[in-house]
Amino acid sequence: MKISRTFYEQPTLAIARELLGKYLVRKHPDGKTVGRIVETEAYVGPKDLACHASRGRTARTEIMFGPAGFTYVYFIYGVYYCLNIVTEEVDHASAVLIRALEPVEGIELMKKRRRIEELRNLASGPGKLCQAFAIDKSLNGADVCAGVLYVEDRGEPAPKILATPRIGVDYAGKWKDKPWRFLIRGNEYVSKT
DNA sequence: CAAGAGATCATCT
DNA sequence: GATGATCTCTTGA
Repeated sequence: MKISRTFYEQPTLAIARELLGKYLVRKHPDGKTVGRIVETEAYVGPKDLACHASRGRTARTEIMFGPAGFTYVYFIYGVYYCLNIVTEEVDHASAVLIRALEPVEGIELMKKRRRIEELRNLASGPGKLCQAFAIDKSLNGADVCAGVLYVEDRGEPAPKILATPRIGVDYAGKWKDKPWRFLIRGNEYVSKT
């Protein structure tokens, strides 16, 4: 069943953990794609220097200051998109970055979009999964409780979780070492180990 | 297999 | 004018 807004209003760290083992669903004219979420990162509020919202309320970060359950999609390095889901109450400006998926449905479509065959390389990273799921800026600010992109709970038991520091945030001072990256232990579709 | 560089642009200073 | 919540390709052992 589709996850509702109240789920996204919980504390960000809890959501980042609980999203593991859930399923990201993307409906598109070319077909449906589904991936099991195997890796996430938490960006916790305006004080977290790794969080884009820590540099204040701007046109780009505005969406994070709004209500939970909406997407924050941004363009990075002039090449890739990254998908986040906004969490917690208005003005707390937090989000969970979806970092890796295990391909489940629409695998041929993902291969075509990624121009690659290897399953392990289809969605094992934030930029890769956006390419495989055709996620770009047109989906920024979309409602994940009512739309073409949402998360499904298929009733699987909570997986074993491994927590590590976040990736690519060396600039974040004392915040860079927080163990706020979560992965399913032993899963082969995560971005790194 | 590991390390390094380049891609390429929206966003903020 | 600098830089980034990344990825792929090339080089060399």
